[in-house]
Amino acid sequence: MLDFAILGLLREQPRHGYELKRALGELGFWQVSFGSLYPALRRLEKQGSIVGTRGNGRRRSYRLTAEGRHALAALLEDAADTEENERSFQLRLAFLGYLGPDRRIRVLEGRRAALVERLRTARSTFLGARGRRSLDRYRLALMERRVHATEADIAWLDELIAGERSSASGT
Amino acid sequence: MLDFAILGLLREQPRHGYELKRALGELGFWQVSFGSLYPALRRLEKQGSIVGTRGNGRRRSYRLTAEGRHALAALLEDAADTEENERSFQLRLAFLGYLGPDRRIRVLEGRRAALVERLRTARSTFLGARGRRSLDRYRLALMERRVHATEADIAWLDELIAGERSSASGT
DNA sequence: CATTTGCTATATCGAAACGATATAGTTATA
DNA sequence: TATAACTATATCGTTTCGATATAGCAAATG
Repeated sequence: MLDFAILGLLREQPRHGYELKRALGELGFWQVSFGSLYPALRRLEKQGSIVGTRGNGRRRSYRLTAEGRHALAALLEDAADTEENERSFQLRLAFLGYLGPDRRIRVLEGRRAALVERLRTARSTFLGARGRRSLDRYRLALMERRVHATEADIAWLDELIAGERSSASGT
Repeated sequence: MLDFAILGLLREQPRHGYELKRALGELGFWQVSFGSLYPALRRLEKQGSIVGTRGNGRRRSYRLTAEGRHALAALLEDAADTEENERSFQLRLAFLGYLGPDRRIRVLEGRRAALVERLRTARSTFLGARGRRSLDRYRLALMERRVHATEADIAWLDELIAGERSSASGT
């Protein structure tokens, strides 16, 4: 998860820890803590995926190694968790450009299928037997929101998929 | 976080671990793992917030103690993390009925303010200097989605707040 | 000019949470 | 009666979190 994020961000350019934290924050879905980040950087360095070089100042600037590029490619390939987990999917989407055009649609459609399934179960607990009776006002509101948000996400994914198809036929 | 969820769910009725996991999943925003849940139950039991009794079968049914009710009340009071963290807020909302009517609006408005702020920063990175240039297609899509989702959430909160006000004046 | 304040940057600690896996009882199915 | 599927608890190693410490550097304040 975090490893994937770090490798993905370092693919574009070398960065130091603090900068990685900011970049992750700006991508919008994660305020990673230093207690996760710095150990992760050392972990990845020990694995040989990245190397950190200390310039004149205190800052250790990390860059991706050839080995790291391979590790990233491998992570990009298996989309296992992507479908269920919000953060995983968003992260994957942020790096979707690194994946082959053919693979991209599969990722998007896998996610779409997961959302459709979620919508189904959300609707059934929302409308279902226990639903309206056992849920209080606030939980009902939560369920309702969940249904609407999921619908919106599916529509959004449909746009992305359509765009993907048209750009695929365009080339 | 998890402690809060467990105490909140046990306030209604005694449940065993597996059932708690399912209930949390059905609330919709969290598939808690056993590796978190069972240690948490033992933790809370040691604290004296819950007691687990083993019936005839293997199942250990947990119920809230008087001490646990106090602990829950305390957690309900301070809404510290609620504003930033998605999951925290949703959890709090699920248990908002346990809070006094006056407090409820404050929770909702605190969240609303946090979302407005998020919207502001999201828009600025989205439209801003680096924005359209440095972001690729997929990251732009993510940002755009983020903006829309946040707007929808604010509108949703406004409804909740309005409902809260009218029910407050109603009584 | 000295000092204080705030931001950048790395690091570490203990606790919490995760994901995977093991085990075994219970119920349904063939 | 075997076996498959589900219920239920437990634990292990790893990852992540939140808090806190430390210190360099820049700007501002007096």
